[in-house]
Amino acid sequence: MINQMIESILQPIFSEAMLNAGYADYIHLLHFEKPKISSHGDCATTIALSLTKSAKKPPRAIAEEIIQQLQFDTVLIASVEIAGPGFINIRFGELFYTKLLESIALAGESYGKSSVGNGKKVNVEYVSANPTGELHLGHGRNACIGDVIANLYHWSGYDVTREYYFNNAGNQMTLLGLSVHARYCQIFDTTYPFPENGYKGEYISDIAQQLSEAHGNSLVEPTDSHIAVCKYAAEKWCTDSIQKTMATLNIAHDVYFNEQTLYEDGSIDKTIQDLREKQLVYEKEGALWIALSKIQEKLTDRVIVKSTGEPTYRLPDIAYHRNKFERGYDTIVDVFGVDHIATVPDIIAATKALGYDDEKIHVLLYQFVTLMENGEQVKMSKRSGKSYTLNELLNDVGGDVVRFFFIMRSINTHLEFDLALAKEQSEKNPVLYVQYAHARICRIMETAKEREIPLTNNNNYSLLEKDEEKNLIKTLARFEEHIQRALASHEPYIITEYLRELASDFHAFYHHCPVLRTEGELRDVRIALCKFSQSALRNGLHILGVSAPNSM
RNA sequence: GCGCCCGUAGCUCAGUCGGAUAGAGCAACAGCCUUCUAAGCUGUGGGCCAGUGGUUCGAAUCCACUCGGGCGUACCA
Repeated sequence: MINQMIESILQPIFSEAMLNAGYADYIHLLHFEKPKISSHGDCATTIALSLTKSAKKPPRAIAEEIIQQLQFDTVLIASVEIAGPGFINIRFGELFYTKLLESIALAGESYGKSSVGNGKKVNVEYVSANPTGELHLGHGRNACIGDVIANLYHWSGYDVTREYYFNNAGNQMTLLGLSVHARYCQIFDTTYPFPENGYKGEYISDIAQQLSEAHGNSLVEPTDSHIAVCKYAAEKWCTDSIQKTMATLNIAHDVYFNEQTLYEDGSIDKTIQDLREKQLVYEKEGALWIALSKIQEKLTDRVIVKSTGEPTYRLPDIAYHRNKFERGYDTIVDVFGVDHIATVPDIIAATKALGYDDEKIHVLLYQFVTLMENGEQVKMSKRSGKSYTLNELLNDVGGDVVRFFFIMRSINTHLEFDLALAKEQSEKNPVLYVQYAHARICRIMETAKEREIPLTNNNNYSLLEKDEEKNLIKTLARFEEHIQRALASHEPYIITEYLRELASDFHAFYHHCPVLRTEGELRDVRIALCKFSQSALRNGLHILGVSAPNSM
């Protein structure tokens, strides 16, 4: 909102001045930014600083020349000053604020929504855990990042598919079945051996216990069919657990894509065949290799079909991405943990070699979550079994806190999860600060309704002249800009930071500017400002998947 | 060894396409409830931006090297 205003108001005025001052060739360098320190102004440009080299003049002199040519209406732009080494600081006039508020009013309850995506198809793949255990905290970060990214696309007018890729076949599942069977047998014979590298989590024993209750000791013979029963029970248990956790987080995928489909519909074979035609595969030591070094020098060749005849994970991954392309997505987003970093360039190179536009793929690699408890790092590993699960976390601190916490940081920094803090001081969590601002507004709106104060669209916005009001308006006007920035950089934390700032500006306004304790036009226009803030807070929280309570 | 990410206040983190006095939250300290919710507001203290050198009017930001932490470097996913 504010950007459009700056573009449509400031840009022409300054371009004109630059033209008249003899800097016509450099108009494309002109841009405006928000000064770090608010007392410097509402808006600033560094154009004079960036012209020093080409103009061979001191920056302040250039700024002077440009300012002398400026022609503007003081209702729109209150002041323009040179500061520091040559910054040009601009202060908005009352009409500028009025125009901002009018456009926010026009957007109404859907403030923040845009159609920049123009209905383009986007596929966001996230979570994608195989049913071999419960979701842990790493999956939690994945789930929350992915869901917010999908929401950001949705709010920007894209047609979004939320997808979950999983595999319930293969080595890991076999091992899962064997692990359950071993625990089952140990119920009857404590000396029964447990498979090396087997899944050691407590849930394995729970599943085994359930099996013993249903089947007695009839499954102790380690036959294929008995192990299959164990495997099936384990898969069912894990799938249910994952679904339950996702439901608690309020995440619903549109598509569950099973890796098996790629084998069944011939995609795997076709991928090998097509790579072969392009002479990108060769046999060596009984295995089938993909010649990645031929596609890109930096890459090293990898095995895609083992000498045992089984494919490695790379092959279905390539076929899967191909499948997404074939489904016609304009943008493909994958949310992976950093441990996948080695495979990403391989898959991108392979899909490119197969003739797809690799620019459409965006792989979001998030850094690991480290869980801290009493100042010590708790190691999380599914197979060792010592893990604090996402479900336990949800029970302990609730969905809103979990969602906010997992996206509070840039995806490429480690997320330190202080369990003690999350459990004991969840009231101090920033999510409550933001929610509280929303709840406060709701109370004002309710009271206004009870007192039968009519909401008008004809507000005299020029009455909003206190600093707290102006700050709130400026922050409010940057909502859309932050959504776009979060989307373009695929960084959900930008929204959490923005909402904190917005809530902070609202709390300050609330404290310094009485709303219902004022009379007449000023009261009405402040109610309007509350309403706009309510929409932005509610919509922002909605994008984060966090609830916006009416009272707290 | 090589590749990627990170190192900023006591703690957790922003800022990294070079720009003004390096910011926020938490923690600490001092104030503010006869008022639309004090889950709030206002103020104070706190920094050799890991280190060294370079590039220039100007570097937390760019380049080189060094030191610390994480991840990867599979015929595991």
